Amino acid sequence: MVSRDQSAMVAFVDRLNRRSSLSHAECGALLELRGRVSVARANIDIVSPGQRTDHACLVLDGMAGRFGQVANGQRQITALHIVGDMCDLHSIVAPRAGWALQALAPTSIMQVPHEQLLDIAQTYPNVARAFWRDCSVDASVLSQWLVNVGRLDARARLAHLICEMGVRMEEAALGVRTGFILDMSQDQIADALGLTPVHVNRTLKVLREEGVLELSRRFVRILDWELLVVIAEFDPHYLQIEPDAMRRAA
Amino acid sequence: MVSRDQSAMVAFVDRLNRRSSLSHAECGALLELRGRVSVARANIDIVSPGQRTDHACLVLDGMAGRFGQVANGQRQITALHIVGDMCDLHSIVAPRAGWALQALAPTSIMQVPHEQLLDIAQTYPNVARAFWRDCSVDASVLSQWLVNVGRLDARARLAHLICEMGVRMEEAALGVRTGFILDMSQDQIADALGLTPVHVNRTLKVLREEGVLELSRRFVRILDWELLVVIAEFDPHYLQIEPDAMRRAA
DNA sequence: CGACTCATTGAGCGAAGTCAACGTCCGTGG
DNA sequence: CCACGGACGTTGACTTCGCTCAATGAGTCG
Repeated sequence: MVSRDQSAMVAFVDRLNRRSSLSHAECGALLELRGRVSVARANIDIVSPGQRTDHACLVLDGMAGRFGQVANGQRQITALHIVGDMCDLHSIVAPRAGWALQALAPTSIMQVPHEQLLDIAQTYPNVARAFWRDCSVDASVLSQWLVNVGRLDARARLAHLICEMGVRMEEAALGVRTGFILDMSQDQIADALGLTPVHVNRTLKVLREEGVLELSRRFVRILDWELLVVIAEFDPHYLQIEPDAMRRAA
Repeated sequence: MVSRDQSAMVAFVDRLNRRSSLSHAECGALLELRGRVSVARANIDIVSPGQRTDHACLVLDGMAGRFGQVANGQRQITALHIVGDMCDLHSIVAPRAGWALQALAPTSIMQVPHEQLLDIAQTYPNVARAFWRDCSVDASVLSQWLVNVGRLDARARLAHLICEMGVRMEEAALGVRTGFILDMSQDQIADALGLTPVHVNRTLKVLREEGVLELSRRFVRILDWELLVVIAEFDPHYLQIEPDAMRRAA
């Protein structure tokens, strides 16, 4: 357990360090962060809308999503978080949650107190900058999703999501971009893409028949990455990953 | 000219101050910010995609939007900025622009050097926090747009945009929520909503025939605010405006 | 006046949604 | 160990919202 917690925290610090460069002392301080660990079953709120939080949520295991909801009950996922993501970093500056944070699969979360994060941010302004930068990456992803949902058809949108998650999984050392566990149901994928589950299913079938990818038992295997990138119009720039990783995605 | 520049800067500081509370000294320092003023005609890039900037853009006059683009040439607006908005605040931590920032109408911009902003942020950590918070509000708006584009139909989406801009215009003292200038063409509105211009036109007609609003010569007159809010499923919470303004929107 | 941009309207089409049935996997408890 | 139930995935038939293509109108500026 301890090692699992630790490895997620390492992934988080790596993630920050890949986009901002942190000193040894700064990394060390971040790695000292600790919080209460809680477990959520799939489709259970980790943070409820309107709730005021005093902690940020580090994903230790599983997967989480941010959900918007409309009057007729339909939902839209606005962010997906994998192991090593600090979902709620922005809650430091905006502690009242606007949306639900929910587990997509059985998920463990470490609740890192704002207090600890603020301490580090005050001691190391460079870390504060790294936090802000991390939030701006999330916003960049959000922009890309808006473009996709607004202007791409179902096939391209689905392909784009798979590309993004592949690159992110690889970045977080949770798999390779051509083979990784995407621990979401087709219903949840539909909520991320602004589609219906039925249409996601049909669209997956199309991609399968094109020989681009396979998705079964929540494992994605990409058979033709190059083609998938073309279908998705995927340009990993928006993920703001280090140059190395970006070159490999082209 | 000087007074116009000054009033936009005042609007920006007010905006920050409404969400974070700044001291007199902090406000004073912000009001000292100065930069080169440039003017852009409609549909001309203020910042081009991929460009590395050393300044943030304060809208002095007119209106600007952030544009994403897909392979077939379609565009998606991911953010709208009105007078007093610092469009590019996040460029302080992520100076490479991912998307185009374009004028929607004839627009004046003050290019505020990052250097000045960083100076203030270093001197006053509280201001750094306010900047970060302002970025998180932008992200919150982005989330709401994603939910709208993903899950609302054209009528609700259009109604929502009008509600949002009404409240923002009123907040920035550029009009009242039931009557304001929305300096965008129907083509641009379509790009903001993920629709086609033709469908925006038809949808406007529906709202006009329902007696909810009028939009002509870029002036919006809302005849039935309450109804518009219902149609849009508009809840201004996500704009994170001060309690006063929020109460009035309900 | 003419050229241009922007707004309006019609007719037909197509991508995605809706409704509904059925299949598959898996955990649970008799 | 098997029968049941529930969640998830698959497929078909039909509908609909928004798109495409195209023509025309209205306002504006040189």
